Amino acid sequence: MDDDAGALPPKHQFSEWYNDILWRAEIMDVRYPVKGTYVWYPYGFAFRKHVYQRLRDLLDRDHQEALFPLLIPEQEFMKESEHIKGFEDEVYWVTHGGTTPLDVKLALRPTSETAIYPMYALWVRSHADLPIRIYQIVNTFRYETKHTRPLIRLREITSFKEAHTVHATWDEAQAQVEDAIVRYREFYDGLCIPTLVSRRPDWDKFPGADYTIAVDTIMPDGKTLQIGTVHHLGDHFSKTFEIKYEDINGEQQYAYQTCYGISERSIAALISLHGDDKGLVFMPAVAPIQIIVVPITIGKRHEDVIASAQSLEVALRKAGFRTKLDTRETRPGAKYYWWELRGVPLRLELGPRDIDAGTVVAVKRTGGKVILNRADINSGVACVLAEISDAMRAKAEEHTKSRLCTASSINALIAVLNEGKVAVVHWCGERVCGDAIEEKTNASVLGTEVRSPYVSDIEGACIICGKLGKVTLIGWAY
RNA sequence: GGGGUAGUAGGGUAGCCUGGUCCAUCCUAGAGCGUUUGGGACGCUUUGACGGCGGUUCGAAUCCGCCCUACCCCA
Repeated sequence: MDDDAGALPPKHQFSEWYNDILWRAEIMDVRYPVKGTYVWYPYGFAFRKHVYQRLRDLLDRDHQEALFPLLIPEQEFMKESEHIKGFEDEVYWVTHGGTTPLDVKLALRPTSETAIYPMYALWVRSHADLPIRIYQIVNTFRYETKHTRPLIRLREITSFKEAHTVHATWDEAQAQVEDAIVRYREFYDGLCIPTLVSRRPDWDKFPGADYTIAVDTIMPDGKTLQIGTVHHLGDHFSKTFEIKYEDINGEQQYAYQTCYGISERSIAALISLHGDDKGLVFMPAVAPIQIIVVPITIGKRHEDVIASAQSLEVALRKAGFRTKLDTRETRPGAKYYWWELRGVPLRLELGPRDIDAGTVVAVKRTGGKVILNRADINSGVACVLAEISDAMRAKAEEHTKSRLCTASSINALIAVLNEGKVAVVHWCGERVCGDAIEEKTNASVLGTEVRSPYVSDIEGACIICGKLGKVTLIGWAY
């Protein structure tokens, strides 16, 4: 047999690995014939469901989920000038109803500020109405001209969680920004995705925002992926959309707003950071299938083993584990490879020998095999799943640490980037110096005010002009 | 944004230049039957395609045009 035939490319060929695994493991079918749009397979969609449920749980503490329309009338969309500049080249327009040209063109939302804020203008009346914290999980459309890539650069973002809040004061809005950052870090910590949080340079902030805080993670190839953003909108949009409230003194005041979002790039990060040469590795917390039970059926004891495996599966399900029993008529080895590719974190093997001994063989997707007692299988399984999560966290953190490196000169910076790493430098904050860095390296100034356990925040000489500068992250970004 | 290359069955390819003899081929792709089964089993039988639209032609996977999609290089 040809060893290479049908094999998954090794993970160090990250781009090939990524494209291949998406369809092999039935996450996305990339063959849909519209550029930049892809199909979620049921298995991938189940994974998405568990990830987004965690996001919902995190927000539902003090946010409310709502749903605004996909279509935005041209005049609303065109109200905020900076916002328009940021998006006008990537908006899809609906121009016809059937064969009739529309009097008012309708934009497919590239993001929903201009859909939501006219309604907020109606909803906000008094200080008692504030704060408002609403989120929705929707698809958005952007006419991307760069290379599209499944889950990463899309023309239809299918899973955009966007939150939009309204507050009485700038400071309260800022506090909301801080809260959102904490929430997002909690979300990614729970998924074992290490994050680099930083303040984007002014030229890279959200169009119409006072400032933007971004969450990045480092992909296996050393490029950074933006997996979340939090924007302080100040009163720009409230002035544009007339979002005013009456304060306790009876005065009309403009409100202050924030918005923050996470998309299916979170899924891309999970797949990319945790996967290996064998395929996907799902976090137990979000795995569509946490435990796959493979019966080892031999000859005469076939029925025995199947019956025993079925009762094992039922017991695990009752205990709350997402469990599946693989009774297909193929060899056990084929099933092992099948479920390893699909990222199932824990495999339980049950054969005649185990039935006689009252045991189950547990094999971790992260490596290692342990024998569990059938009698207290629930606690045994819970323990092994926790070990798997720990191993995944350690691996992801090790990867991130190894991909960060300080640089104190422009040549050192270029060398660090060429090693496939993200550089930690000092930058004075001036646009000229920022532009110089980006020009000389072809990389991006990711941000300042870095929050990461791996990056210390000591000031130093700007890598370009030598003046006192802040710690700044430089990397090649997706 | 500019340039280039390509699209043949579930996946990978040959055929195209020089239009017909085409029932092409490989696979951990599908279906069926049998023998198997503690790390990717094997045998036999079988299904299935020329990206889309239009043109040229007696005849198009092959030539021409447009569109769609994908990949690569440059900015």
